[in-house]
Amino acid sequence: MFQYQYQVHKPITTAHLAQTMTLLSLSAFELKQQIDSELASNPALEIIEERRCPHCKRILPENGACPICSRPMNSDVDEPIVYVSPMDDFIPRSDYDDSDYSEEPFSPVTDDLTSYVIKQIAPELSKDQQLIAVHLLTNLDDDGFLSVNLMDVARYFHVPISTIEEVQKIIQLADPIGVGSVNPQQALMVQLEVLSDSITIPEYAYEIIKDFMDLLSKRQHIEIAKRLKISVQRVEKIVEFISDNLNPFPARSHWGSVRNPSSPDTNVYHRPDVLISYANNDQKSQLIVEIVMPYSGTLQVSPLYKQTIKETDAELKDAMKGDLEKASLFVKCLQQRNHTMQRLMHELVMIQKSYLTKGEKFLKPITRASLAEELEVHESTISRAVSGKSVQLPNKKIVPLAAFFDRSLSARTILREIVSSESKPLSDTEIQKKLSERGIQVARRTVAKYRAMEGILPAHLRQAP
DNA sequence: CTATGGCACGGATT
DNA sequence: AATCCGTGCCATAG
Repeated sequence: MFQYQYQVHKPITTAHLAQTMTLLSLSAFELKQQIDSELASNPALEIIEERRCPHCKRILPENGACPICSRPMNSDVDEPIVYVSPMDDFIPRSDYDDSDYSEEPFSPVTDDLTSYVIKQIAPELSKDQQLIAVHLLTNLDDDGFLSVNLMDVARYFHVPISTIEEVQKIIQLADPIGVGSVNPQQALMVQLEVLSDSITIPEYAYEIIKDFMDLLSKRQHIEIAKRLKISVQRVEKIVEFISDNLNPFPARSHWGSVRNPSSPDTNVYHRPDVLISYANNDQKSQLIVEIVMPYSGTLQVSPLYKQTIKETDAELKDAMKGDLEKASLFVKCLQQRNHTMQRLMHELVMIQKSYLTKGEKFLKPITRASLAEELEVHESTISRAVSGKSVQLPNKKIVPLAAFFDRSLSARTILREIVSSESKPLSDTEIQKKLSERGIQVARRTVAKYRAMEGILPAHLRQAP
């Protein structure tokens, strides 16, 4: 049994229910915005700091020891520890957020971008480096690229070019990622490197950008496929990944100007909403599940505010009481949300433990409805809780929470395995048979679909000479 | 005749 | 109510 950090409140009013539902569906970043606006508009709300564990900086329960560092070693390994983890260094996943630039995508980059970047990187630069950084950043063009030659800058400052490149490297890693590159190709490569820390990069993606940038920009996918000796579909898939996740013009919104600017990049998960890891980094240990909260400390109704109400005139009292009610409701709803998230993740981790520890092959195909029944909540509750959130797995991959409900991932993984291990090209029907031997029964037609999803060519085009 | 891809239907999800 | 995914049926390529 895991401890609840808060007392659980059953929803009593429709307002309570509605707000809980809304909060439940928010990602950590959206939740931060919501909390910020509540805090700003309601004086009865406040955040109190908590004691932190000296080792892991995690929040400590009242009069308690750190749930992780002082965890008894003999605890039940099957039972994951689920708890809410406040993150005070929370950075929104807005690396590619184009809202700042979308209004005038072709206007010159203002000083805002320059100072925006400098603010981010200044702390990690020496005095000399700061001068160079400012020089570089004031010479950015509309697209966020350097309009000066690195060699010239080096000469100007009387330093080796490697010094300039060092500073450039730091600038490129700032938000928007890739800013300060000399061309789209360099920007893409930087972004790809950064992204490779958090999500899996398709094979050949780097090569395509590095070696075939000219073909890529002309969309000569067939030519790329020929040169790399891989299928066109596979190239298309990689290109899709690139255009979904990378931005060749860091200071602009998207590819060219034709891309739909309102589509949120649902495929990019920079910051997870839930972290799953092994206790003490030991694979034999139990799993730790952290529900990320985008603020430090605990949100509560201000006791001072309560106190003040009693000493206030009758006229103001009503308005203040209203604030108090709203604040109390908000806190309760937030607790409800966290409680639901804890129960959800606890159950989910129990069910999908082998997926987390052994890999994608072991993802069990479960439905949201079955989990809803298990937890005795409405299925729409699960839907809301799952949508738009991402999870960092013990292997450091970041995947959408919806991946836990993917009905075909394990099948596709095994399919990939079958195809790569068998030397003679197997037809879809034969693959179907192999799959059912391994406990996965799907239609022949579906095998074809999975194959396409994985970018695997049809049997007769899969020769290995 | 066999292997695949296209289209559409039905159930699950949002 | 709108959308996505697995399947069945059928046309087409080889």
